[in-house]
Amino acid sequence: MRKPRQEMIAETRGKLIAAGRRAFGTIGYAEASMDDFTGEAGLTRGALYHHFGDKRGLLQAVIMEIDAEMTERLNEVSAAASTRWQGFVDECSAYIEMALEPEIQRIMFRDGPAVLGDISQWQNTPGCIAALSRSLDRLKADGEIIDIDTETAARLINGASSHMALWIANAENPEAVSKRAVAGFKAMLGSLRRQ
Amino acid sequence: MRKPRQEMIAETRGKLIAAGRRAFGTIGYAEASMDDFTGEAGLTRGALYHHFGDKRGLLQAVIMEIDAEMTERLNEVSAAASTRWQGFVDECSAYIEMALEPEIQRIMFRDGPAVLGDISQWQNTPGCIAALSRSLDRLKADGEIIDIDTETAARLINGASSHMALWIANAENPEAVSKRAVAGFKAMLGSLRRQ
DNA sequence: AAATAATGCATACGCTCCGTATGTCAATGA
DNA sequence: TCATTGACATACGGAGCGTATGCATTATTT
Repeated sequence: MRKPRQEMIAETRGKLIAAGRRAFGTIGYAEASMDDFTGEAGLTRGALYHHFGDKRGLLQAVIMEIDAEMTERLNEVSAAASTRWQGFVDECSAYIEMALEPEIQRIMFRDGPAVLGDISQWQNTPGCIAALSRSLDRLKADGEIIDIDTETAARLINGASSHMALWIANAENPEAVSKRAVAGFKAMLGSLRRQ
Repeated sequence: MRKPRQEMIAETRGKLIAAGRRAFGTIGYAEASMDDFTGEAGLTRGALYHHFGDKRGLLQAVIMEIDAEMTERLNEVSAAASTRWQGFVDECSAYIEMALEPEIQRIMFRDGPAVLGDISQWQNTPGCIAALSRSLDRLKADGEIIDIDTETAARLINGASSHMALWIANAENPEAVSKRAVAGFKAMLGSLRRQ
């Protein structure tokens, strides 16, 4: 056993993040009792305060983990497409689809911003927005899209898609609303394209 | 004194809504102690529970009040414009500007959705979205905009503008970011216009 | 290698806040 | 005028959070 110490620590951190993520993603941040979900992980609030300072610190760690996963997924999607433009459209669709997943919706689009403020700000541009920005930059360099500020466009898309996702997810008839939402969203994307 | 009773009741409700609105709009919903802000209004939590059921009920009442004010302001703006299209653009600009006001941003765009879920859903379409929808309907009837689902468009605009507002408000340099944001936003609006 | 320091985490305590149950007083209506 | 309802306050119990403290194990010093 050379260094089981660091492993144990990392394991504890991982357990806390996993437990918090599960609780935040299901019952929500405000309803999640620290005693409860640390207990489920076989730990106590002591460990949480030691590693993350407070409940918000844990939420931040959870968000960073999810953001990294989303970025990875977006990169995969855009890399798999045959053309740049198609890759971008696919990326945006994937973004909406991710925003439909209850855990992502709750943590990244509801509780996160409410508790920590604008998530896209307290970090130096989070991965999932940066990924959209990069795709737009490439399209712009290729002359495929109109002359627009790419970060602004990325944030417009971010805002629009997350709201579309909320609308769909909370609709009485998600299927029908989804058709309308995606159609409108693609129309908006199309307007970015040159010609 | 014909009916001082109803007046007293209405006054109490008004005081509670005003006190809650002030507290929610400044320190935020979660940090607002019911004992504190009811006390500041010369009342107790007893009155709050009696009139609104619980803290969330009061938030809902506050939101409905603010929504009504926003609707009124939007209607005024669009009515004051010389053309339909200009009225619509002005309306959207006004929407962003309102979203920059700390109280509106905090209550309508942060705490509200986090606590009550998608605000644009639990009511049968709130006034401020309905107002945008109506403007779009008129423009569509006039043949001024492309063939698009107006409610979807209104929600896209709603999402985009609220995110732009968040971006601006939390930026280190709001002035500069505001220029970029508004320019990009108007470009997006322009793409709705026929031709 | 022994002693000391530091770290990871648990336990304990007090405080604030919330929800409900209960009480009280004024206004209404017969 | 008396009973009743409704508006609001008070009282109580419980949950959750933050901090202070304790303990054990590992790291560091000599």
